Amino acid sequence: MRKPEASGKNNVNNSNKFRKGLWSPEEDDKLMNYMLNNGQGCWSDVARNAGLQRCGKSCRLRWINYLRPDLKRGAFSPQEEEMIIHLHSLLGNRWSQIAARLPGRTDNEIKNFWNSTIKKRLKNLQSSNASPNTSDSSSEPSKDVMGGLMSTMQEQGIFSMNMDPSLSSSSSLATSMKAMILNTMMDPLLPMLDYDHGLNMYGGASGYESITAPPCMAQVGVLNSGDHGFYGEGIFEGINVEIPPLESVSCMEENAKTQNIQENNTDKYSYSSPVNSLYHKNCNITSNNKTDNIAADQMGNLWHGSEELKVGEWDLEELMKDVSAFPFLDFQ
DNA sequence: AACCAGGACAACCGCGTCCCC
DNA sequence: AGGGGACGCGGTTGTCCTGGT
Repeated sequence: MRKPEASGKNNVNNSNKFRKGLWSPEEDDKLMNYMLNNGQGCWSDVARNAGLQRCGKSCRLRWINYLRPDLKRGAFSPQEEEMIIHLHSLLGNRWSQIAARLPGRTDNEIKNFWNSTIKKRLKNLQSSNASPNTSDSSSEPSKDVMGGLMSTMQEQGIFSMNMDPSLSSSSSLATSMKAMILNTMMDPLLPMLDYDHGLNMYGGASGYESITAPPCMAQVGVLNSGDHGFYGEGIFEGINVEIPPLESVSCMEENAKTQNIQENNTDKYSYSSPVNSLYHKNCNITSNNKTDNIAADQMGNLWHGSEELKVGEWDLEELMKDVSAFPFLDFQ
């Protein structure tokens, strides 16, 4: 823990009377006592009523990131690391969404962890895999490059993949999902993947935000908070996979409790079974158009053999609970 | 022992969204 | 409808710590 006094910037900004910089133990006590006694209200009122010379924003940040009683302090466990990597592969830099699924952890904490530890790890990976061929700035990575990266990631324990051997080379879905995972994990380290430049906001009423992957890859989109319906949407070979909002997680948990999801989770090398355990009844797959029949059929087989490609919502929470069931990931 | 570089983490900043008037 | 304040989020910066030289 840093000593606030030593920062040299523990001063009051005269221009707006608000104190900035590190928090002193006394300030922490004031805020903690106030919050415990009065609960959360308007943050500017909290700052004023607690007798703090801080702006409300600063108080909010201090409470959320440091003082909250339910915070889990200390290093991330390997399980948490794996979860973060996995969630990031699904959600991208939506730290608050990731934090919401990691009890006791804050978005700031996860963001810092990602930017320091995990990015560094991936960077090392990249350099260890660097070859003249990989420097090509083409938007489509070669299969060799991807295969090499995947292998190295597996070797180094970033994650491992369990795939049905019969699908490992031929399934376009498998390729898309591998690409999606790689794409999000390597961002922004692999210019060839051009993940950042693919970001694109649709704005407007829908608030739809899309992360556009290179042509060969999947697309993942996430709705902004406050929107209704589904949380996000991934397009696997022309098939939309919609992710429900976190708010519906509890509801989905209830659904999961009433179902025997274990029955679908018996064979790691089975392509359909683990997926079923993840998405089971709540999956929501929407075919982009009628011409997607081949891919749709593929997905139909994956998702409980659904004939109509709209079979509920993506059970992200179940996915979090049992990441090992993910067809390509084995966080063990 | 002193210095330096890199890592870790706390905090700030700017912007978008929401909500109330 | 739209203006303004509050809030929340993601990116960035600042500061201290630690290990290497």
